[in-house]
Amino acid sequence: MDALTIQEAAQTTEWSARMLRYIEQAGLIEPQRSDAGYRLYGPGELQRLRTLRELVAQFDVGLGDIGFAMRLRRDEELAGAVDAWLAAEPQRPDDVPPADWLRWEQDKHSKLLALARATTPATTHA
Amino acid sequence: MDALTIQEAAQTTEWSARMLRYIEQAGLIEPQRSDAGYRLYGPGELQRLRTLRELVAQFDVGLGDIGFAMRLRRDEELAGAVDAWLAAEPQRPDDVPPADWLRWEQDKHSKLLALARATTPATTHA
DNA sequence: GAAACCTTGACACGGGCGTGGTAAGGTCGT
DNA sequence: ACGACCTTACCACGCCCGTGTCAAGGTTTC
Repeated sequence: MDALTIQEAAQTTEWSARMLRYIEQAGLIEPQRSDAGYRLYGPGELQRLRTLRELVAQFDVGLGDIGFAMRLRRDEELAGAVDAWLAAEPQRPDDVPPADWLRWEQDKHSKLLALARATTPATTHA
Repeated sequence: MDALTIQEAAQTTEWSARMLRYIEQAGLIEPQRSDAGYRLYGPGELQRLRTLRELVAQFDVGLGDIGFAMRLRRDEELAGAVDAWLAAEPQRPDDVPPADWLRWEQDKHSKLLALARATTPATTHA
């Protein structure tokens, strides 16, 4: 059985044990618990932790941001509201026939979808 | 010409002038400027400001969160990365054949898309 | 040209984030 | 049964967020 305790997990993921607890509290990664309540990090969690590290470092985003993204993906109502707001008027408010941004938005989404479908390298684009 | 100065805009949107500047600084709403550099809020901005207020209040999100969402929609690389991370293992890491979450993800996205398409109600909802 | 408004820049403050540390108390291994 | 590890809870610290306020200086308006 390959489940590491918090300290071991900390070492192999480059996070501190403290941070691991914090990350859990932020709802980002919640490891299973042993009967006695010990956190048990499986290979999946470990990988995710490493990826998270990179994600956060590379794009300079906060854990809170990731948490928000998670919330966005869970709460569709929120996602819809935010999306609608963002889609509203990126440039000129008055010179965009209020029927166009919808198309534009869908466009965005399909792009994202395409990206997700090809979850391969991502990148290639900047 | 229906462009309000910051103070007027503040009154009709229920934000303080201070906040209007802050919101601009956060990149959320950047009004045009007069020759002398005065901020000029058009009807579009005003509406957006009101909507923003509701959005923030109703869902209890921070301006920073909205900013992040904006960033997500602009930076596809980031969006892809975050999305991939989030899609990874919401429940069990080990009992999900690493080919399923992709379908699940697309599902999520299409739902979102549908929601966006029907961008009707927006406000008044909860 | 004075009053009323605008601009940027700064100080301030309570609260949250990202961290570390430490204390009080269980659990595990030998 | 002792040490090494775990758990939660709390204090602390520096920094950013959301806000207000004030200062110093331009604009607009009358």
